[in-house]
Amino acid sequence: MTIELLNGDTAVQVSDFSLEKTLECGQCFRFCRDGERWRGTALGRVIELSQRADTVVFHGILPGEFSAVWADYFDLNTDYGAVNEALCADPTLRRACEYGRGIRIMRQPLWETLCSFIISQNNNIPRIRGIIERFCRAFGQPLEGGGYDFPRPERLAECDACDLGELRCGFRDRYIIDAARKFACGGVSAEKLGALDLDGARKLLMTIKGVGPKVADCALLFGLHRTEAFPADVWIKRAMERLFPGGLPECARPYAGIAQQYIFHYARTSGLFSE
DNA sequence: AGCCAGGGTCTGC
DNA sequence: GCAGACCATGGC
Repeated sequence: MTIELLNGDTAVQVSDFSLEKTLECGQCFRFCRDGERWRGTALGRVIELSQRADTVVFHGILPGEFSAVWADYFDLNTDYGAVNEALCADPTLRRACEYGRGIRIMRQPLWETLCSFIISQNNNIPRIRGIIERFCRAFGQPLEGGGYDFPRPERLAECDACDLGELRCGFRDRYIIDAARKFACGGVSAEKLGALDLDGARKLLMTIKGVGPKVADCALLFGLHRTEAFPADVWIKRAMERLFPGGLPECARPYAGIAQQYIFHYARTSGLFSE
């Protein structure tokens, strides 16, 4: 990865990275395309990015900030070439892997990830994005550049489920409040979860109302980068039946979560179930 | 109108 | 442990 300062922007040359696939594969909900650029809110900041071939430009971001913050956020310090090579040992996995090449598992904050995937339950991606947008606008800090930060759990811990009415998030309102209270008091935290094995961390997350196995696994994979976690939603279940009736191939075990994301993207967008 | 969406809870066996 | 009703909302 080579990093270059280009009149106030940072231009990065990196292989195995697709901005579009990474931002559109269903792991994050706060980035939108705006012409050539992607604009989104992350880590308390509004950022704009664009990509041409292997060059990704972080607009208005200096190399120091890129290296300190955004390289890690987009998981650009991980060697996906090596991961992909391991996954390609299985022929079916190879297809999904080649199709999804460029997807990276972003390192998003745990609270934002958990909360987003609580909202995701029995819901579709466009509506999830809408609810999260209203959620941030209603309870988040305004930011330079016109966006709103993701609300802090402490802010929501003082609220009641009925305060979330304008979000139109349905039955999920009380789940968000319960999660906020458990995070605000430290009952659940990245530190506690980090000290536990996968099953223990899963169980602790599932003490939150509205958090079952799938949402817990999303929090572990996308919010704590536990790549052994394998979130199984309706798409993954369908895809597994069709593609891997005998279960996930052994070669995928250490990177089950990364394989999961390739399979999810493949199942949803390749026409596997629509043609 | 009915079905589906990155599910989970609660009840009853 | 497991099936089935139920849960809000909105797009198709």
